[in-house]
Amino acid sequence: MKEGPIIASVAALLGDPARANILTALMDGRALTVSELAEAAGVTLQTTSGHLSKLEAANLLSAEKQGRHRYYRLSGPDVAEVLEALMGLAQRTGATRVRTGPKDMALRSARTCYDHLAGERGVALLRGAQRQGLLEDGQDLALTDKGHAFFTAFGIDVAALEKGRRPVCRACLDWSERRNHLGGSLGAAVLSRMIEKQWVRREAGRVLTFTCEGADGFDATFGAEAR
Amino acid sequence: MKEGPIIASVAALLGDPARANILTALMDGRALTVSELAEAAGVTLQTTSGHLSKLEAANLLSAEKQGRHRYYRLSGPDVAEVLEALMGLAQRTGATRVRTGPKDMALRSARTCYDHLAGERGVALLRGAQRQGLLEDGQDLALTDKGHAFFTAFGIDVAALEKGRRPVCRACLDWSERRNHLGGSLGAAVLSRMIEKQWVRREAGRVLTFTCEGADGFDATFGAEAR
DNA sequence: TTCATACTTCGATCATAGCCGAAGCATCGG
DNA sequence: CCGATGCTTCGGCTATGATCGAAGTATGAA
Repeated sequence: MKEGPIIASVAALLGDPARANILTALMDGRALTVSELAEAAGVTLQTTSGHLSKLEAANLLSAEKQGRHRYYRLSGPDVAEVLEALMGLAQRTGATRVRTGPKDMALRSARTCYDHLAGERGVALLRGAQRQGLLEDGQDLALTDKGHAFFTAFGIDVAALEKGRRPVCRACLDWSERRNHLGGSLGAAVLSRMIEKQWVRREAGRVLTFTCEGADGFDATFGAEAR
Repeated sequence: MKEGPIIASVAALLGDPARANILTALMDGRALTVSELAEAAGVTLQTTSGHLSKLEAANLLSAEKQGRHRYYRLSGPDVAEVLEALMGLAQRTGATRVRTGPKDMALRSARTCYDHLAGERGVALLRGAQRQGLLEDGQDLALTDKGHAFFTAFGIDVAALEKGRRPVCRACLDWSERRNHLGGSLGAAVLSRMIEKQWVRREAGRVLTFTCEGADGFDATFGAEAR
């Protein structure tokens, strides 16, 4: 960020992939914690903290402390509008994602998002479940009777989940795929069941790797898609 | 530009000072040559050429060849709109210019803009002249009777300038100061007279350095401002 | 108090890309 | 044909800043 017209410094802030992820994650106006944003950005907590400081210093974000959490939100609707405008321009000009970081590739395939499955596998899971009529998405995502039976058979105590305060099904926007994946207590339960079944194991960071049997089982259960 | 949401790559393009200068220079919709844009951006021709290639590849600019010139223009009004939106946001959030490149410092102080004086000195020249009633700016910038006499006394054949096709006075937006400086044939004449008087000499590139006497003479003639 | 969580700061590493000098094309004028 | 002008390409230098590990600070819970 050297000398230049006033737009350069702002645009440079939006131009970093990690920061862009942070900002798009906040576009709905909600406030998120640093950890959540780190998750969304795909970088560590320290890095995220640094980015957030810059964005706050530039008045693009405003922060609010609550207990030991720090909530960040967009500093105003105009920020979201500019992001929208940029998205439109990017679309029209055919901007495409370029190059992939070495570490990101594993992350894109499968990773944890809080406590549930995200990445290509996460998106496939939700799509498969919807295609099989296990979930229906009206206003919110909801479990069908068929789905109730299905996940119970999968080894999940669905009835217990439904008693909890946490929503059972949540559609969660996947930052690498830009499509929804399955969150909520059901999403969390599915992931821990998959780990129990040794379909998948946690690696360093948030990376998840599927075993051979796991990949087969996953495809058989949630439908391998021809794509 | 690694992996990331689509806005990141576009924003990164806008985030470089040189490119931002190029884009803002094109915001009025006109088409400019590579050399003119290099001037506006404050970097060399080669560097500009590289930037323009990137901007064209990203479909933000479109190029047109005409003889040995290459004219670049914004690829559409939506680009200008996004730039406008960014300017608005930058304004609201109080973006301020940060840090200065090593070479840019000399450029900011005084440099040539085509054939006239630009940078801090250029802006000071125009302001001084206006304050002393040498120029008046209605619709266009115009020389007053007092100014006519003044610049003639300064050693410029003002009458000859007025016969030429080129406008005598032109307000030219200074990219580093973002205020107007004096262009036109009068601006060119003032600079060459100042070189004749050995107030200033050309360095490599577009840098101009004032001699000690030159700086004193300049301040005495056009008014050292307390700032 | 002690431990755990949430976050920040520091320090070092490393890749990116902006920049320029030099040399190479292309076009125009003579 | 030559030289001049406008622009592009190449290669190397350098600075910036994104990133992460490790250590430090706040807050809450036990």
